[in-house]
Amino acid sequence: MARTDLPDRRANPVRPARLAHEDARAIAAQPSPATGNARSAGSTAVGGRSAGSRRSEAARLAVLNAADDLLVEYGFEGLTIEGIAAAAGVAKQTIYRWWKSKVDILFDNLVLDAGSALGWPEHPSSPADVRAYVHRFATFLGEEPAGRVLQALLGHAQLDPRTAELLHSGFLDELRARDVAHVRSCLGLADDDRAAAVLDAVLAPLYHRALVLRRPLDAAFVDALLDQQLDQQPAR
Amino acid sequence: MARTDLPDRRANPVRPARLAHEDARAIAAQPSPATGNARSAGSTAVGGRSAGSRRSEAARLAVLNAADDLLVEYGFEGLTIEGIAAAAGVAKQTIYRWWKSKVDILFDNLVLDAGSALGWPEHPSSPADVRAYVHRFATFLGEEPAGRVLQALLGHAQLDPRTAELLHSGFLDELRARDVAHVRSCLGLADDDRAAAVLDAVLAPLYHRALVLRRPLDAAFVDALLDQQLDQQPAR
Amino acid sequence: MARTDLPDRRANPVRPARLAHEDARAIAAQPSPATGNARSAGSTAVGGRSAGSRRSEAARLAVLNAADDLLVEYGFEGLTIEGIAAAAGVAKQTIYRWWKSKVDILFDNLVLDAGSALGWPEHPSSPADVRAYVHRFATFLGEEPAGRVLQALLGHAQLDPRTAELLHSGFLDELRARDVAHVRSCLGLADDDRAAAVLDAVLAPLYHRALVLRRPLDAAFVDALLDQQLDQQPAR
Amino acid sequence: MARTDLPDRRANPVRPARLAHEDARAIAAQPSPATGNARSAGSTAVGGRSAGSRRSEAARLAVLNAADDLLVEYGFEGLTIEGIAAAAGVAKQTIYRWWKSKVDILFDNLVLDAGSALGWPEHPSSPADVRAYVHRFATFLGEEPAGRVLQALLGHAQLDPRTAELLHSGFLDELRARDVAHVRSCLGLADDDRAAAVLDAVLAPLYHRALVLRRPLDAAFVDALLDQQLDQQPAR
DNA sequence: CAATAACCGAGACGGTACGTCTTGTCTTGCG
DNA sequence: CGCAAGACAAGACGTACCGTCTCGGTTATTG
Repeated sequence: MARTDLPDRRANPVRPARLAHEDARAIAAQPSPATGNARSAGSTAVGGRSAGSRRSEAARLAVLNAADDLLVEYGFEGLTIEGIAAAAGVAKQTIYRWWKSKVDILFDNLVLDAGSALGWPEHPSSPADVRAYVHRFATFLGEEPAGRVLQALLGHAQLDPRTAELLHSGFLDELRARDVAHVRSCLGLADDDRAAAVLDAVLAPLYHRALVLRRPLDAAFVDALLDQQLDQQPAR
Repeated sequence: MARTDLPDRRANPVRPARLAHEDARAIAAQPSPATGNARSAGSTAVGGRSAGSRRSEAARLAVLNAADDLLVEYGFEGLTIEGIAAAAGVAKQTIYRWWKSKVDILFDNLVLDAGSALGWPEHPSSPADVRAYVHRFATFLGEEPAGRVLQALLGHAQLDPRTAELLHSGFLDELRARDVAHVRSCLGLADDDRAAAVLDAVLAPLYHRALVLRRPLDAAFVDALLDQQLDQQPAR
Repeated sequence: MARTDLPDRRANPVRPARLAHEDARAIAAQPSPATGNARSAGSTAVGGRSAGSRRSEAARLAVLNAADDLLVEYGFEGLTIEGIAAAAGVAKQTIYRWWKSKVDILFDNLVLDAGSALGWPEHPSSPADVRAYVHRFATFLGEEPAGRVLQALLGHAQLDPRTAELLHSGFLDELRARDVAHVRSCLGLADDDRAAAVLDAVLAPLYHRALVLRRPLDAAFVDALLDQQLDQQPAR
Repeated sequence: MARTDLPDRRANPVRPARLAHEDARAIAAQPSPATGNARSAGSTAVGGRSAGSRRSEAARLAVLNAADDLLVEYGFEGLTIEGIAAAAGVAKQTIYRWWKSKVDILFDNLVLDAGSALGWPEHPSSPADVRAYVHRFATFLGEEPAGRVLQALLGHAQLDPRTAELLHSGFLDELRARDVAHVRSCLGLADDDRAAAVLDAVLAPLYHRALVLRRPLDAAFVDALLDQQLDQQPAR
């Protein structure tokens, strides 16, 4: 069950490519304007960078990991740029060179992790694939560390319009579009609106339970939810 | 349509009392340990305050209003204690004397405003009362300034456990308990669990749409939601 | 041999007064616009400060002393505001509240120390008083720690016009005016121009030797200089 | 009136030679250890440098000029290596390769300019030559841009021992030795000590007036000074 | 009808983190 | 190899708020 579709929107464009066609499409589709990091995807392109001093991959990873660790340990408010720099063994300026804020760093982490945690099968086709995906989503949102990042960013998006914009146009919208398409094909629905309605009917209780009720998203709850919402779908 | 049940948990205990038994019960039930504001609830109690000057009502209101205004103008992150103090014409220490943090101030504002905005009729009895309440809730959450406060606090609760604790045990839990009871009686449901399920089925999409999708909670959406969720209830 | 005339231009106006008439005159004459510290000399004056929170004398002294120590230990370039704050056990903002720059701090130190080191007798009257003063000046400039401060500020005044302005209009001009007057009366000269010429003839070689030649200002050199410049004066 | 004696201690050894014997002697005498720039003294040697690219003369001049311009425009404190590099269109590393600090760059500028501005006639012989030189010196110190560089370096030498060392052993000592010799021969003095005394008697007031009093070194002042100090010399 | 005790404004204080700037070192690729 | 370009670790800059702490001045009982 490999991830599909959700592009990997890493900051550093000059890394060993994988599945070139995917990356190319994804980066071409949205050149990460939010972070502004992805500069000139093709390194061999004629109009590329002129010379010298590429971005340090080691520093980039150290920052992302340190931010993740510190978020878990001290929470969002206790997460500081200086703290990340110190924990990553990196100069503060190196962080500011590539990210605008701690939100930006967490966003990069989210994209990185969500890509692998929220994948669909290559060619999803049955309602069972939808059920599996929703279970994966519930686990991600409710239990995994990377889900905590999404939760924190969703929270912060309520407080800061720039975070909201970044999170939606850079992640949520795309995730939703992909999920809608898969749901539609798996359930054999007539149009995207119907698929979106089904998706919302399933995800809304999950988000509600996680963000508002603060109760665990256990498998039983998810199954009951799916039974209720999916089984009645064919009837429609 | 007057508000009922949701207690007014203002900071200042020395205001013209209303419906003493309600206040007493509410405050006794949870003496607002989070804010620690409600001091010496019974002003008529024998061994009450001894001497000296009382809390300045003018200062209290100036702070609450200033916080509201600044939240709207500069957002949660741009809201500072010093800014509130300056805007309210109040000394910083006066704020710290009565509130622990800006979250605390916003919480007081929320309680104040939600009390009047999210009321139920004195004796709700019909499904129409539920529909009306849900419409009121959607308007509150999606459009009113005070709803922005709830949204901000919900967001911040994702980032800070203390805020989450305050918001839930001081506001959301109680709100929910009250709403569940009313829904149960209005719809003639057998037990609270069923009522809670109906309430969640209605509120989850609202929260989801407001917090995650960031789309307007227009009346048509709410009506469609109510049609779908309420009409099938009697069938159960 | 007590100091006279050179006003004590300390930052803090609210200290135990000494020789009130002197302080009053001095502060009235030039309210230290350079540092902007001296605010409302008389604490009992009607238009004085309103209430609460006076400047901390302990912090002020700690900063001045720390700056002095660190200048000696690390030199002017190695002297940082952060270093001073750390060494003084004081918050950085406390320094910025009262001083504009490290130059400002050193200037306060200079005024403080020069006041006591470069005094004249109460009523100087003989050429011997001039000789003694010049010896004192040479010792101050060439050997004493406070003289190092003057030397550093003179050096920095070559690099920064604001330092030059502060040093001259806040210290050197006044020092010179006082010295000219004393020289004139001690040597019985006809006018200030002549006295200034004598003073310059004596001080120029001292400054030259200290700042340009970087050779010690030993007593023998000073005596030879005085013999040469003072003995021929009556002949004029 | 060509310059004599004061060696040209430029950074770049590969420039069109002039008066080869002089340069050779000067550079041999003190291989500029302070800057460490003078590499491979003999520029005319056939087998000098073997291979690889040579130092870029264009870059060297661009740096020196940019430093001069920026010093005039922004002052010493506003002069930064990065600023010089940007203004000169040169990489930062190119500067660090050849100079240790901005002081070093200014020093090279000083040597370059002072060489032409502070020259003596080929064979100075009369007191008039001394008078002319002192006038030239006063103009240089007080008015010319290059004099501002000397003034800045003298100022910085008060703050930084390394600058003091560089300025004295690399420039001032030599200048003084040359001037003493010329004064001695022009005035027919018996020994160098006497010549040095005369020179100091003339230069000290100039430095004092420029560095301490910050007053203009106008021709009238210099003439009066020379009248006073030189006319009495023959009497000795 | 003072005494007195808490509130209030004002704001200094020790701190922490911010985001910017410059330093001096380094690495990369062009010429 | 010099050079332009520029990333990097380091660390000081000056600012903004934090939460705590005096100050005097005011005010309202209460002894």
